[in-house]
Amino acid sequence: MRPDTLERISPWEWRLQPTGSMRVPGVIYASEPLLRDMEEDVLIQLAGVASLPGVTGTVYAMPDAHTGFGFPIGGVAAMDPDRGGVISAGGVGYDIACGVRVLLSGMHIDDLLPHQETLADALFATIPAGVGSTGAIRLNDDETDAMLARGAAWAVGRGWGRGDDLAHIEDHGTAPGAEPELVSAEARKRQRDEMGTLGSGNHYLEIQVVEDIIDATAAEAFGLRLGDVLVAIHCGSRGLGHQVATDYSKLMLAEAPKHKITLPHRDLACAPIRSELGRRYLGAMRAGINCALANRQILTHLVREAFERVFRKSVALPLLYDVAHNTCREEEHRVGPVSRRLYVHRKGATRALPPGHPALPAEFSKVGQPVLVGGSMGTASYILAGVAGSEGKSLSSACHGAGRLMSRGEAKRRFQGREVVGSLKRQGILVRTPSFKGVAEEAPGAYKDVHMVIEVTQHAGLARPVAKVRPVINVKG
DNA sequence: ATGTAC
Repeated sequence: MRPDTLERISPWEWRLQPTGSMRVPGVIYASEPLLRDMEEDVLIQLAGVASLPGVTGTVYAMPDAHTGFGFPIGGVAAMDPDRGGVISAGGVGYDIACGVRVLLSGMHIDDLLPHQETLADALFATIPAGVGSTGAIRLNDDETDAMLARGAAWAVGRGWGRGDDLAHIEDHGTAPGAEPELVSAEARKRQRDEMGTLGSGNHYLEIQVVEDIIDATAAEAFGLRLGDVLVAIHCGSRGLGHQVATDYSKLMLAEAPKHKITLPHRDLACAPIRSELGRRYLGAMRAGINCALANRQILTHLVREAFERVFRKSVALPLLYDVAHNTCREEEHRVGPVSRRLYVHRKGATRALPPGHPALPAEFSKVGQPVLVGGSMGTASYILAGVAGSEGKSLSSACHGAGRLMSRGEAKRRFQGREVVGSLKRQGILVRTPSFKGVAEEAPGAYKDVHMVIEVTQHAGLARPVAKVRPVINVKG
């Protein structure tokens, strides 16, 4: 988009004044080059979000923003339930509670490299990946209810993981307020044999090495040392989350006239938070969050099993942290002079709590929340930390990845999956995938420069970089 | 993102 359509607040911040049906202003965090590469549709989608009933304060686009379904991916917006505020299924995203978790191996890269091929094969054999991938677990209806009610805590109770994992997951691994009975039979059916699977698209399982420590104090609190091997898991709520989004987006579209909501776009279908449909979606969405948390927990267990087989010893692989970047949470935020309970939509945006926040585990209290940012396959990923002052800037949110630079279709025209895999291998990155088409769509060249995204995130005061990591193995869905 | 369209 052209920078001259926006008000430049700083080299990192651009303001969209309310016009037309917009109720509040928008802010895009970007450098001028990132802004020029951002599609014009991000602005249109952000203006649409700013037009929704009950929207409060300012709506935000993170530096990795690109167009999505309804909301931009990289969009943050808070809705006030006491002022007609709405919840939008498209605003949460079709992959409910899609997110990233990082495990610490305690291993040095030099001890892993002799086993790189073996570990890549073991992970690919252990972790079901790809469209429609199914796992070894079968859930009957009662088990599905338990999973949807308790999330990662259910998985740990079933033996997939350890109790200490839960302390490093948002809400201790269980989204409160889940109502499994509001998840349709169709959604349940789609999930029956998809627990513990990676899925496709931008989902991946990566073995990474810490190649730069930027903030030594925070790195120590996070347990990160130069040369350390990490495991990153990026996935979500699979078929169940998708079906919940489909079911409720349809209902929200049909009911919008009843609630006298004028939708800027049908993809922004929404319902008042204080309506029957709004409450029902919240209950189903929270069940979807639990599905994603349980899924990442089972995958964690499978990763531990693969490590054990390859290294012939138990590798603890403790969980650093687990963040969802497609979600809506009830949170307390200051709006002007008062504090209000708001429903914060973060779609392709990561919560980034500042130091001292009561929701943080004690060991992160001094340095802030780990913010896990997944780059593209061939480039770096980052671990950041939340910073003081981010609440007034982005409702304590930060970027979630590098952000797409081009559509999947364009990426398929521009890149060949096999060539991408070959080129990555020459760079020391082993890719294992069921789909070369998927690799082409996810080619590093299809993404923005993650370093530029992190630079903006830092200078805009959304989060600060702690460590930079690069991949050595990527299991691509 | 997704049993890659009802």
